[in-house]
This record gives sequence, C-alpha cells and structure tokens, in this order.
Amino acid sequence: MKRSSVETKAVILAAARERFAADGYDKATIRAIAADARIDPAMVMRYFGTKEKLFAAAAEFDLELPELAPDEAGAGLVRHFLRKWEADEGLQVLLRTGVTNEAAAERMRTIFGGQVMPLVLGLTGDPERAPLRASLVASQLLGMALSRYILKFPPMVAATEEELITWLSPTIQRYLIE
Amino acid sequence: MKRSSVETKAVILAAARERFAADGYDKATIRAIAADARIDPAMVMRYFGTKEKLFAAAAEFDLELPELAPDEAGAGLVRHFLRKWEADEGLQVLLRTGVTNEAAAERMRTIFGGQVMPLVLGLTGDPERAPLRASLVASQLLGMALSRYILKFPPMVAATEEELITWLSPTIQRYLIE
DNA sequence: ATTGTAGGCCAACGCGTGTTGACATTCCAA
DNA sequence: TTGGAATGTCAACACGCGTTGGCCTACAAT
Repeated sequence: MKRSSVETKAVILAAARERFAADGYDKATIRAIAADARIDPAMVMRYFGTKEKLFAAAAEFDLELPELAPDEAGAGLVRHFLRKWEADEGLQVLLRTGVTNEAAAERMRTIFGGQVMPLVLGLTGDPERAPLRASLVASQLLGMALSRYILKFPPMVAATEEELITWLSPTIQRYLIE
Repeated sequence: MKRSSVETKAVILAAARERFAADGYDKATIRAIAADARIDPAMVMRYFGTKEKLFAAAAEFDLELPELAPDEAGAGLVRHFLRKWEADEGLQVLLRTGVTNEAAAERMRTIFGGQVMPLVLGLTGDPERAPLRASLVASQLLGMALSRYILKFPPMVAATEEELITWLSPTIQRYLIE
C-alpha cells in the first residue's frame, strides 16, 4: 500500500510525539517510532533527516496562554495548564527530555521565560521581580505535572481538576501578583 | 598500585553518584564511572555485579526530616530541603532518573510518601487529607529543585536561599497545615 | 504499453553499550 | 621461599542503536 508523502510524515510525527512523551529522548528509538507508524526506520530518516530534527519537530510547543482577569489569574492559569498538559503531548515531551538534555532544558527556559513573564508583567506592577515571579509560577506548575503525570504520586493522580485548582490557585495567585 | 577492597568500592560508589546525579541513569555509563574512579570497567562489575545494582547503591537516600515546630514548619522544611539537595547527591540522582525510569519513580514515591506524610500527620488534625497535603508539599519542593537545579531557570538560580524560603514558606505552610 | 518518479523496504555499516572470562600483578601467610 | 588469595587489567562477546545506499514496487503521465 502507498500513502501520500504528507500523510506519512504526519503519521511518523504523531508516533514520535507519543514515544518521546512516554519514554524521553533516549529510550524512544527510531526503530520503535517506525514500528508504531508501521513503516521502515529508513523512512523516518528520509522524512526528518536525523533523530534530533525529528525531536525538534515533535517538541514544537506553545503554551497559548489566554487573557486572564487579575483576580482569577491563579485559578485560570492552573486550569489552563492542566488542560494543556493533557491535550498536547508537547509539554510532556519537553519535561521528560529536559531533565537529561540541555537543548530541551533550553527550550523549557525559553517557553516559560518568554510566555509566563509577559503574563506576570501584565498583571503586576512589579517589573523588577517579574522574572523571579514567573519562575516561581513555573516551579509550582511543573512540580504539579511532575508529581501527577510523571512520578504519579497516588494522591495527585486521584485528585480532580477542581481539587487541584482549589489547592494551587492561591499559591499561583500570590506568586503572580501579591 | 593497589588499594583495599572497601576503599576501591567507596571510590567507585562516589564516582557513580556524581555521574548518575549529573547525567541520569542511561547517560552515566559504566565506562565513564570507571574512568572517573581510575579503574577498569570490569572492576565495577566485580564489586557491584550489575549496573542496576550499582544504581541502587548510588540512589540510597534518606530525607532525614527534623522535628519542626508547627508555626515554622514551612520555612524549616524549605530550608532543610534546599540544604539536603546541595549536600547529598542522592536526591538529584533520583530526580534525574525517576523521570524516565519506573523503578526510580517508585523510590521517589516511597521516600516522599513514607517520610513527608508522617510529618503532615504530626502537624495537622486532618488525617483524611494528609496524603494529598504531603503530595502538594512534594510537588512544590520538587518543582523548585527542578527549575533551580535541573532546568536552571536563571531567576531561580540567582535567588538566595533566604529569598526562596521567603517566597515558598507560606505555600508549604498552607499545604501542611491550613 | 512504456517509462519516470515518488514511496517504501532491506541489509548492512560503524559505534558504544553492559557484561564476561582469561590472564597479570601484588601482597600476605605458612 | 613459596603458594594462594585478593586486586586489577585486557580483549572480546553479543546486542541495540542511528544512519546509509541500493533495490524494489506501485502509480500516473505519456
């Protein structure tokens, strides 16, 4: 059977995102990704050139932060982050890989520095401490993702979205504004 | 030259802890560890049997939580965790590896579940939600370590111990008790 | 019907890995 | 002095990896 070029490329990319998200960069082998896509490993190279380039394509990601009213920014941000994590494998790909891979860590820094900081700047009249505030927000959001989705602490896994929002909102709100 | 058996074993273990802490399980090769210890790779196998067993020895870790007065528990816990992280490579070994390795993740769960939960139980009159409280504490502490020591967000790296304690204490205090 | 081309497969390469067994060296005890 | 553990080295193994180049195979235009 034969598929169109763009179709195949999309299938490979989808398989790559899944594998990178589940296993991280090193354990997600080209051969495994190719098997998932029901295709020869050589095709992956044909379409993406290199494992690193494939990863770069799979790790494409945008937080897409919405506009947030100042008094609901904490709750809104936690909710958005939770949903984004579950809907888009990109964040998981980056976190699983960024821990042992400097290039992925740099992407993380760029994403959170470049996207959360403006949010803080728009909400607080405290431009001097905005970078630290943004990092604190990132630390709590990433810590939650780490313990819920990666390390799978049972109480964090069992918690509902609303519970997590209730607990974390005041924290995020304080880091953002107070 | 010749060393005593226990001496050599200790040198290997120290090198292993450094490498596992810096690179994670997969990238820390037996050959690299052996080179650091100025010894043949075969010696590592002789003394530890297997890379997995060597890792198990290198990942030996105890949080050693102190007694904490209820009204200073948040600040005390943040301070203790920061110092523990910098003094003992065990936590870094576990975090770097736990993200892509189920066995290390399980160790993390055991350590935080088994050591933070009793602390919460001793501080709060809320046994029902103690597991969730402990996990929330873990999420913020690990999130801090992640962004400061692993992903190296510049503002988190630049922050002093006291600054971090000031910002994080209210969060931890609330997760613990309020 | 022929041919050109895009999509796909296969076998192999060089490399680094964990691991192993045979061999060398040092040291202590008899 | 000699023998035998204890300590250490060396070369090789089997394996899985990313990557490559040559070879099919189907389809569309001529």
